Amino acid sequence: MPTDSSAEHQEDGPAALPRAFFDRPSTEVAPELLGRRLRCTLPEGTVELRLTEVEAYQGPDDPASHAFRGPTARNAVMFGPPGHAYVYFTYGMHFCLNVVCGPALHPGGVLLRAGEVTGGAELARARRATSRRDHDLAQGPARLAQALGVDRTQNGEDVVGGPVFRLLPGTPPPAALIRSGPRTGVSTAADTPWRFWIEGEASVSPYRAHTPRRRSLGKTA
DNA sequence: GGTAAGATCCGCT
DNA sequence: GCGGATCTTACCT
Repeated sequence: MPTDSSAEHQEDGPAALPRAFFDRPSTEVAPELLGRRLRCTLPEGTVELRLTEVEAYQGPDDPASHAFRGPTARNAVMFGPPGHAYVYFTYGMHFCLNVVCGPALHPGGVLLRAGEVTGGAELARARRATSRRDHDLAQGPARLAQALGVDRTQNGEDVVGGPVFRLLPGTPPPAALIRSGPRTGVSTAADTPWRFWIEGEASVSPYRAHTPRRRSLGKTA
């Protein structure tokens, strides 16, 4: 759950991004998150990564956004204050991590799709036992969440500078290296170029167009 | 109360 | 490159 205002002023560790950074439309925030570093501290240890790929979801105007149909128990965090984590469970086995953006009346979020692990690699490798190479550790939204150790428990946590997360300014990449294109795995509004990534980064996930899943024939035969 | 689809990943061919 | 795994959510009757 969101921490109270006493956490606004963090004395320990490097300075976090200002909260106002997230109080803007997700389409503006998303490309500016590239190159920033996200630190996640849990009882097992700390993992830090540099964001290389993100996607914007624009609240009520965006059919692909979980906020499109209004508030529900699942997406309630998206309608709360910006700068908090929206974690959802999908495909029966994966968690994905978003940062809530946008003015309260226009909720949105940025899905953190991929990153380069820059700290706590040992712990990240232990959590991601199936990774064969280090650039696989957080290559894809569910892998990123797994490398950080994120699950439903972190839903609603402060990402700006709470006890678990801290989003550090880092070093943004040159504008010439920032690319945008269609979002991955999204069935609606696939024509809007709201996926952003850093060109040439090994940790950027390969683009996959949305493929509708057929129901298993074995179960009904 | 039932069902269809999903902001995915992994292993096998 | 393709299909299976696995379960939650939201919409429909």
